Amino acid sequence: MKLKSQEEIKEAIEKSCAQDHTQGILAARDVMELLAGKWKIQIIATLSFDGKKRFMDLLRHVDGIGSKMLSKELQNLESHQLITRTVCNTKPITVMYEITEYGQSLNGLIIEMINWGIDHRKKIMS
Amino acid sequence: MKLKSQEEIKEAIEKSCAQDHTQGILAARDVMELLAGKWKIQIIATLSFDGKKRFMDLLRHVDGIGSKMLSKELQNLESHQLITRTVCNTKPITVMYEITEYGQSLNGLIIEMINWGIDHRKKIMS
DNA sequence: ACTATTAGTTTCCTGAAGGAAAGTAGTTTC
DNA sequence: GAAACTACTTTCCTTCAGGAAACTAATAGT
Repeated sequence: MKLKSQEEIKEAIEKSCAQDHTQGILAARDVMELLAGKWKIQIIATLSFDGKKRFMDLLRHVDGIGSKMLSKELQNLESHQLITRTVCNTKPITVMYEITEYGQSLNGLIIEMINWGIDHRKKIMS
Repeated sequence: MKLKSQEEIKEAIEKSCAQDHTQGILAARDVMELLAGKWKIQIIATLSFDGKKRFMDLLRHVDGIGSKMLSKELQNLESHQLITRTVCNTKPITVMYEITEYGQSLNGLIIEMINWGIDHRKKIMS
């Protein structure tokens, strides 16, 4: 195989990136779909940065959420393997929700989101 | 003011981060609200990575969108200063949509989203 | 017995998101 | 004068997200 010059490599990369836009946009769309709605990011961020929590803890912590939405969203997040649900053998029974390792892999994204959001707030205020 | 040890600084940071969770989550929530829906990310990513486009270009490029949604979303993005709308003096008139510098500041976030999304697709496939 | 707490589920409701198709309006080409 | 292209807007419709409140079921304390 012939060695390529820097220029050729650069071109190839640009070309593949150009072709890849569609795939990239599809991927971004998937993510938005996965995290869509008012609550998922808030729940994930809470579990990720505040640590594991019980149902009632989340109900109090996630500002404004009701039990129906919370339970529905938790099921959804669990089905995507972003969190785990563990029934604890206490009386009355409690249920622990914890972020998975896979869920933690969203941290970079969430932090970008938070940083941009904070700057955005500053911009709007001024 | 007394100099602080590394340990003290570390503690202080952790503490301030703990307090800041609420603000951070609010910021993340703002971002999700700003980018909510099926189309905004796709439009922004297209304009950001593919360059400026006319209405009809976007209609063809953003897979599946209709003219009503496109025009609505473009207005929304313009109102948040993420894109600009420029009427060109051609016949028939054409309208150019272009990402703003501020809109470009979302690139980091979008790239994180794309990368995570691509990995996610791989995970789901396997 | 009565109340409280846990973790939900169920029902009923409203408003917003989004799609399909047709319409508007100006200009240009055949 | 008809058709086509530009950039939309309008209407009508369906579906879904999400909220409020009541309800279930098990257990524990008083």
